[in-house]
Formats: sequence, C-alpha cells, structure tokens
Amino acid sequence: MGEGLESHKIMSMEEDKRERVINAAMKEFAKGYKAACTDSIVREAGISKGLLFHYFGTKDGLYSFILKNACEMVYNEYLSLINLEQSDIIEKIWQMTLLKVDLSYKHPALFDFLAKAYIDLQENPNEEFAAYFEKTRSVAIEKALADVDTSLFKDGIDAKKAANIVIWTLNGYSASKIRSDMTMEDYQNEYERYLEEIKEYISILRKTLYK
Amino acid sequence: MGEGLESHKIMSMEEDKRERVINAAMKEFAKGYKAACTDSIVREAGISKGLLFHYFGTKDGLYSFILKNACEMVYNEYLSLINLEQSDIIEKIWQMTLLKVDLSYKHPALFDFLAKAYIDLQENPNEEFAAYFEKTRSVAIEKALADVDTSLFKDGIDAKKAANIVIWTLNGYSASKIRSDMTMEDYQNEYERYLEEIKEYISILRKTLYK
Amino acid sequence: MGEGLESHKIMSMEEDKRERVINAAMKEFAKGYKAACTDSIVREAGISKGLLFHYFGTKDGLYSFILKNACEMVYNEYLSLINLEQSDIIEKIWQMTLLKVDLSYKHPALFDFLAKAYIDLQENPNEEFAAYFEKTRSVAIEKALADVDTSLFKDGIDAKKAANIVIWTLNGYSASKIRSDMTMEDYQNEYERYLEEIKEYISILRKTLYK
Amino acid sequence: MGEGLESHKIMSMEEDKRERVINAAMKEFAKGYKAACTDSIVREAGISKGLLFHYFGTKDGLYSFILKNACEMVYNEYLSLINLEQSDIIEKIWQMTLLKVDLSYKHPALFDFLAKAYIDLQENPNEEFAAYFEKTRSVAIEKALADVDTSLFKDGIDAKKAANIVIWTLNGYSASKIRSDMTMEDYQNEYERYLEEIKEYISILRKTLYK
DNA sequence: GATGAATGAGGGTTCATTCAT
DNA sequence: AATGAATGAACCCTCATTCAT
Repeated sequence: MGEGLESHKIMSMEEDKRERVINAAMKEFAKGYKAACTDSIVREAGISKGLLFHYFGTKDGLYSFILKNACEMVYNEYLSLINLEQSDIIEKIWQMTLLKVDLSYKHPALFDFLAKAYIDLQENPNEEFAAYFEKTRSVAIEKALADVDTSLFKDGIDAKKAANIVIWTLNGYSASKIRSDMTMEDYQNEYERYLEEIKEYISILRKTLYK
Repeated sequence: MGEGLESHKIMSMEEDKRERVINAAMKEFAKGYKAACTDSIVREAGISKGLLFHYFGTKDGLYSFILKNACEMVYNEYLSLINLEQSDIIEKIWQMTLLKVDLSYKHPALFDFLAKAYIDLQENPNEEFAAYFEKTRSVAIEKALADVDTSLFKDGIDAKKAANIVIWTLNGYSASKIRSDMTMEDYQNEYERYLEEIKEYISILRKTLYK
Repeated sequence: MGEGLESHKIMSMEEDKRERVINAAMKEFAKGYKAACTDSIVREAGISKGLLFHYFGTKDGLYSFILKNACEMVYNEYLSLINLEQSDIIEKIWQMTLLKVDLSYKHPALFDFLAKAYIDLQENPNEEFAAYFEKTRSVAIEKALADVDTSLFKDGIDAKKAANIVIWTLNGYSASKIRSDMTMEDYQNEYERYLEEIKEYISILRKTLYK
Repeated sequence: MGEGLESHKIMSMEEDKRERVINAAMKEFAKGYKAACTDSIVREAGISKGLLFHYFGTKDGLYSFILKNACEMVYNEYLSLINLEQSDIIEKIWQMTLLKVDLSYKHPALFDFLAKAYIDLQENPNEEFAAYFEKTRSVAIEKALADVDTSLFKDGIDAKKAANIVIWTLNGYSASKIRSDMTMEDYQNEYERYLEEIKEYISILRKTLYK
C-alpha cells in the first residue's frame, strides 16, 4: 500500500506545514472534487497558492495524493490494528467497529472524504483510484474473514454470507445514525447510547447466527 | 407528496421533450449539484440553453424540480406499490427489493441522483428539500413496518431491530453489487444470478430470525 | 416634423392597443435603451412578444418610433401651443413653463424619456435622432425668441443673452426640484409652492433685466 | 470624504495600471451602469478579465469604487481649490467655472460619468451612493455661498435666489455648448471664444444684479 | 394578425494554473 | 523555496429575435 507516497515531493515540506495541507485538503475535498476550491485549502493551510501548485502540480495531483494518503491512513491506523487471531467473527467485527470509531475521532474528515471520493469515482472512473479503493476494501474483507471459526455458525449456514450479514447490519446502523445536524458534541453525548444499541444488535446476531 | 409539480411551467412542454430534459438533468445532477453543468444537460436533452432557463429560471430551480420529481417517482412507482397486506416482513422486504430493482431499470439515474442529493443536502442544508427526503423516507419505513406479524420472529427478539437487520442486509448486498465499470448489459446478464444470491440471504434470514 | 410616422405599420393597430404600447415603451425606455427590456414592454402593454416585433422589427425600430413620436408629441402638445403674439419674453417663457408642466402631467414618462434619450445620443451618436432633437430644440428656441420686444430690456443688454438667462434660470429651478424620492402625490402637493417660488424668480428677472 | 478608498485592494495595484483601469471604467460607466460592459473596460485598460474581478469582486464593486473615486476627485481637484475668501459671488462662481473646465480637461469622462451616475441613482436608489452625491453637492453649495457679500446685490433682491440665477445661467451656458460631435480639438479651438462669451454673460449678470 | 416557445450570442463571475520576482 | 498577481477558459444566466402554428 502507498508505494510512491514516501518519495512524493511534498515529503520535503516541513512536517507541520504538510499536516496542515493534508488536513485542509481532506476537509475541502470532502465536499467533492469539483466543489472543493484550492483557495480555501491554501487559506486554511496558511500557505500560498503558488506553493501548493509547486508541490502538487495540479488540483488533480493534490487529490490523488490526498486519496492515496487517506487509504494509507486507513491501512496503518485501522486495518493493521485488527486482531487476526480473533476467530469469533462477531467479536472481531465488533472490535473493528470500535477501531473505526476511534479513527473517525482522530481524523474527522477521513471517512467523509473517502465516502465522497468513492462516489466521485463512480462518475469519473479512474483505474488507479479504483485500484486503491479495491485494494483497501479487499484487505479489509480479507482481514475480517481471516481465520473465521465457521463452526460457531449454526449448521447449514454459509459462513461468508453470515459474516456479510454481520458487516452490513453494523454498517447500516452506523449510516442510519449520521445526521447532517449532528455536531461533534452531540456525537460524544450519544456515543454511549450508540454503543449500547450496537451491542443489542450484536446480541441478536449472536443469538440467531451462532449455535 | 409532490404538490405543485403538476402546475410547474415545465408541464406545458411537450411530454417527449420533458422526459428528455428530466432524464438528462437527473443523470447530470447525479454528479452532484456543483459538478453538474447545464451545458451537458441541454446537449443531452437536445434543447437550447435559453429554453432550459425559460422553464426553470435558474440551475437551482431546475435542481429543485428534479429533486421533487424524483421523490414523487419513488412514491408513485415504488412506495405506493407496496403490498400493505403482507404481514411477513421478510417477504415484504423481498418484494420491495424487487420493486426497487424494477424502478432502477426504468430510471437508471434515479437512485444515484437521490443518493447524491442526500449527501449534497448534508452540506447545504435546505429545509424544503430535507422535508421532501424525510417525508419519502418516513413513508417508506412506515409502509415497510406496517402490520408486521411480530409473532413470526423467534421469542425474545426485538421485532424492529430484526426488521432493520433484514433491510440493511439487502441494502448491503445491493450496494456491494454496484460497480462503476458495470454496463447495463452486464447488469441484465447478472440479474438472474443476483436474484438467486439474494434469495439465499433471504433464506438465511428466515431460518435464523423466524421461529 | 414626424414625417413617416403616420404611414408606420403600427398605425394599422387598433388605437387603444397602440396607446398602451407607446406608453409602456416610453416608460421602459426612460431607463435608457440598454436597460429597457422588451419583455417588460409587452407585459405592461398586454400584447405578445411576436406582435411587438411584427410591428417594429427590432428593438431599435421600436426605439426609433417612440423617439420620433415623443418629439412629435412635444411639437403638437407644447410648441404649437405657444402664443407667438406674446412679445414680453419673460411672460412668454413663464407661459411655456406652464405648458410644459401640463404636458408632464398628461405624459409622465415623456420628458424623462427624452432627457434619457438625449444623453444616450451623446454615447451612441445617430444622425437621424440628432436631427430630430435639433429640429425640436431649434423650433422651441425660434418660437421662444420670435417677436421679442427687445425694447423692454435695459439698454446695453444683448436681448438673446438676456432671454437665455431667463430660460436657463427656469430650467435650473425645475431641475433642482426633481428628486428621485418624489412621488406624484408629493409633486401635486408642492405644485402651488413651486409656482409661487418660480414667480419670485420671474419677478427678480423682470426687475433686473427689464427697464 | 472618500474614507476607505485608500485601503481598497486596488491600491496595491501599480499606479500606472490603476489609472488605466479607473479611466477606462469611468469612460465606460458614463454609458450608464447596465450599458457598460466589463469586457470593454478590460480591453481598454489592457488587463485580463480575471484581474478586474480579483480587485473589485463584482461589476457593482467596481462601479462603487469608481463613483466614490470620482466624488473624491471632484473634492480634491475642484471643491478644495475654491477661494473661500472671495466674497463677490459672481467673481467666485466665475472662478469655479474655470476650475471645473480645467478638471474636465484632465478627466474628460469625469463629469459625464457623474451626471449619468446621478440619473442612474434616481432609478436604483442606493443610500450609500446618494449620501456621497449629497455630501459632494452640499459641500459645493456651501463653499459657493460661503461669505457672500449680499450688500453687493441691488436692494430688495433675495441674495440666495440671485446666486442661483448666476449658477444656473453659467450651467445653462456650459450645457448648451456640449455637443456629441465635438472632439477634444474642437473644444480647445473654441475654448477662448467660450470664455469670451461667458464673460459677456457675467457682465450682464453683474450689471443687472449688482448695485 | 397574433402567439409564445425556442434560439444563441453575449455578459458577469469563478477558479485552476502560470510566472515573474 | 515561496509568493500572489495575472490569466483565460468555462460556467450560469439574460434577452433580442425568429418561426411554426
């Protein structure tokens, strides 16, 4: 993952400034590629317009870097932290959910950006980007499904399909809780309640899918 | 639903042309409001720029109409067709899935557009549009959960949560099958296989959630 | 004056409708040629866009007609009513002032339109229009200065210059009273006071310029 | 007067270029706000469209700046040069006329622009602009009428009205000499003759209004 | 004659990108 | 490396003019 990022021109920029650029760009691109405006990025990052283009060449070049960087973040700070030894798939997916929530806290724009980028990709197909997404997605699935103890499932149930039901159910719950009018405070206040409710879903899934 | 659409200026446009405009606009706006370009719309619809603005005034006015129209389509050609008598929730959601697939066939851009519109709405909150979405969403949920025979579920399982698991699982499956590189032909070729696979998920859900 | 107007296509339009078109156009063109919009004219006149262009061909053609027509109005309802026998120039100009006020009442947009047209003419010189203005202006001066009894002026004063002082003073007063925030009601309420004040200026002029 | 102009973004533009923009804009806006076209301005000023909008944001912003700047010019290069000690009102107005002629020479579009702006203002009332005009106008009157030696007038003549007659007469003369077909050369050739003629009017006014 | 839907050139505005300093 | 003034293509929108009915 992420080959080429370490050798990118931007790496010669001092770290603090680079961080500011990446965060500003990720936040702005979460509006979608077209709606994002380079002026906002340089304003928020506190650098000049010329410098941005000195490092990234084009808006596209910047987008490409930010996208790869985001995928790499997901890999380094999420996928690589998954406990591969856990063979109880429901337990594992529950832990993955917690890791994802943690990462969302640390990088609020990360998943918004990636979600938008994924949709943008449908409109403007781009092999390279598609490959990045697919790679990240397949690694996630691979890790999630690695060493699943299929004997936990009731007899006669396809283990992969059952795992999908678990994944989609938790995703569905998360998506249903995101609201435009929710502030960061709201989120923190509701956090405990959400975890409680997720646990109830987990409990149903465990009761029904497991022996 | 949709009050006011019938009296819109556009209704005096001949039907064939109007259809072309609506389809072209829906397809273009699926890129997102900002990324959509009125030139592309008129080119695809085969009308002049002036005419588009004669009927809709502004890009915003066009967007507004297309959005309301899409919600109305969803209502007339999907929600209103749901069999309210069906008390077996899994069966009902299965039938809803089929209706949705049918509508996707007839209006390929419809759900893509609505999904993007929903995301755009998060960034540019607009009370009127939010109301439309909420109305459509709540009607859908209400219809889906009307007259559910909760006695079918295993004892000790919350019926609403169980219904959600069914809905999210089918949504998750659908989403996983949408690919940017999939043409309409691909879709038709795979259709039968998809239905088969969905049936298997339905079967698992029935086996595990029902008595 | 006005040759060609009687034979204009528009004369075959029924009088009532024609009046509405002329009034609407004069009012709209008082905004200036460029700022005037044919849509407003047809809306106010209650005719269709096509009909306007059927009769006048182009916006320019309409403007040209309206301008000539306005000059003719000035001739027929102002200049031709001047009492040529009056040899007391101050008295005559006073009466001309009253005639002008009357005409302003009957056609509120007339002088506004002409003033704007005169300014527009400076920007876009047009021989034909310039000729119309000049003709109207010279006729007005000629009539004003016809049969002036120069013996009324103090000795050693150039009669033409003295007459100009009278004219410019009264024009200056009128111009100083026109305000953007003055409604027709305001105007009528102030009318008497204005006439009184004008009389005082007249009195000064008479006292100083006349023997 | 003119507070805020010195801190305008445009002030960071190099002077030569700025002058070109201001002159080009003043000339173009003399056509009236709507009729003026930003393309003509940038063409004449020799800058790009983008730059104009970089500095002024909108056509309106440009107009606003040009208007304030014109008022300030009138103040700095005309009103502030008036000799307040002069108590002979006719002499003072004569000198003011000369100052105005000088300024017209230096900025040929200035008074045309202001005259048009004043008319535009009647149609599109704008408090801020109205205030600028009123301020400039009232300063002009105040300066003109400051320290008038009313004892010079014949007894029984209202001093203010007499002063107005002087002002309107000279304005009337100026206005009568402006012709659309007059080039700058014509103007310079006629200049001496005009001054001679104005002197004759001054002489009449002095002879008749003064003791 | 009369209508108003339809056209497209033209104008204001935005913004990615370049380049002299 | 760093800046930000400068550019111009592309976008939304207006409106005089045409034309089928």
